[in-house]
Amino acid sequence: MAALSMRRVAKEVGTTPMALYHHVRDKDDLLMLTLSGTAATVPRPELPSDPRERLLAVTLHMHGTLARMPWVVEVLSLGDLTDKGALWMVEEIVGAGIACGLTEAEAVRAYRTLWHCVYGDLVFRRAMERRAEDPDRKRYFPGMLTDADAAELPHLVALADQWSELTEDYDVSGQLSAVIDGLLGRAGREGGAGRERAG
Amino acid sequence: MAALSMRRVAKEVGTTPMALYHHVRDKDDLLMLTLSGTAATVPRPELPSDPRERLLAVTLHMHGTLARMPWVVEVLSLGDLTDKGALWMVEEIVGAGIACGLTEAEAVRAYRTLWHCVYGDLVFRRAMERRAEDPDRKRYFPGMLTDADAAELPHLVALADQWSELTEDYDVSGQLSAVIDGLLGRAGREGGAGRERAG
DNA sequence: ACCTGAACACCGTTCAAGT
DNA sequence: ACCTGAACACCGTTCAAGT
Repeated sequence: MAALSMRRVAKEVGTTPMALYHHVRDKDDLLMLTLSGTAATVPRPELPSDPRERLLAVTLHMHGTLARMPWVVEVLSLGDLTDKGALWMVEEIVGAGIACGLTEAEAVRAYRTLWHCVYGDLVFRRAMERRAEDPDRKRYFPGMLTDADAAELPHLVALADQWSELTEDYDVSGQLSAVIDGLLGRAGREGGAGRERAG
Repeated sequence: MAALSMRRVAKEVGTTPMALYHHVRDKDDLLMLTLSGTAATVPRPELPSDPRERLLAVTLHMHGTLARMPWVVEVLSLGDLTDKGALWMVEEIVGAGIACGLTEAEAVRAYRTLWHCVYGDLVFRRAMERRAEDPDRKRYFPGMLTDADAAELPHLVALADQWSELTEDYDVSGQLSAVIDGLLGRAGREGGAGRERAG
């Protein structure tokens, strides 16, 4: 949130903003410190033992947890993992990737890609909510499209009316499942599960 | 950028900050307007005709273009497409998805997922660059791990030394290619191309 | 309709000074 | 080592007043 300013935090804690600078470098540093311990408040779920299902379950758990604490998402955009209590999810994702036949390097890359999917959904879901709260807000897309654009942008014009419904119908679980299929590639299919995806 | 403040833009244009409020609702509105025309400055590339290759090519073009204009990425986080000149990329992605056998709804979802992958990479690549520019910045992960954590977080402890290299080695093209495989699912494999991914 | 100046209620950060 | 007050250089936005 924007509620996390140096001055506001200082007031909350009962000191001056300047006193904080003896404990943190700058605002970003303070923000990252505020994450300490937040993961501990969320109970660790039971996970399926099949590695592919486990991979999906942990990723969905991460998504669901962060969806309920949007300010954490903003702090995570600084690009560091500062809460040790959250690392078990990264461990599980990398571990499950390896158990599915990925190399270590591939598993780390897969973790990043899955994180990007989770993070992106959270950011734009939140943006949608914010815009929904303010109904007077100008909407640009797809309202800016007219029939004259049909030659250049046929699909977008055809889908213009349904666009917002389709966007709200975004299915995190299904999409992550598909992404995992892609990331596991041949490794996932020859591993025994032999899973195939429809749509 | 943070350079786009009401007051700074007003000074640049040669008026007062308040005059801007007769043309935009608020700062977000101004930011979205600044995007108008930016896409026109980028030449539209030639694209492969095979729909799956086309899907990857457009997505990579989008990524490459935005990587060179980071402030645009920040504005896009507001969640609207305000520059008509950029819509051809969305059109191409949705169109290629459909050409690969996805339904319209699936193609829109696939577009969102690919956008999340692109956006996430841009956000965290940028965060990494910022941290690299400031070498005194505290690093939390994976430096916070010790041998005592090996029981709980075996993979992370084992990978701690290589983590930053592995993170920098993130291969956008390869990962997007894998994600596309997953998103196309059976549709992509029975479509004739019959493509299989290794790792 | 369009612009203005002054004001309100904030920011992050620095710096010299205190204990 | 730790905290303070005052100050610097900013923010977005509102509002009554001007043309």
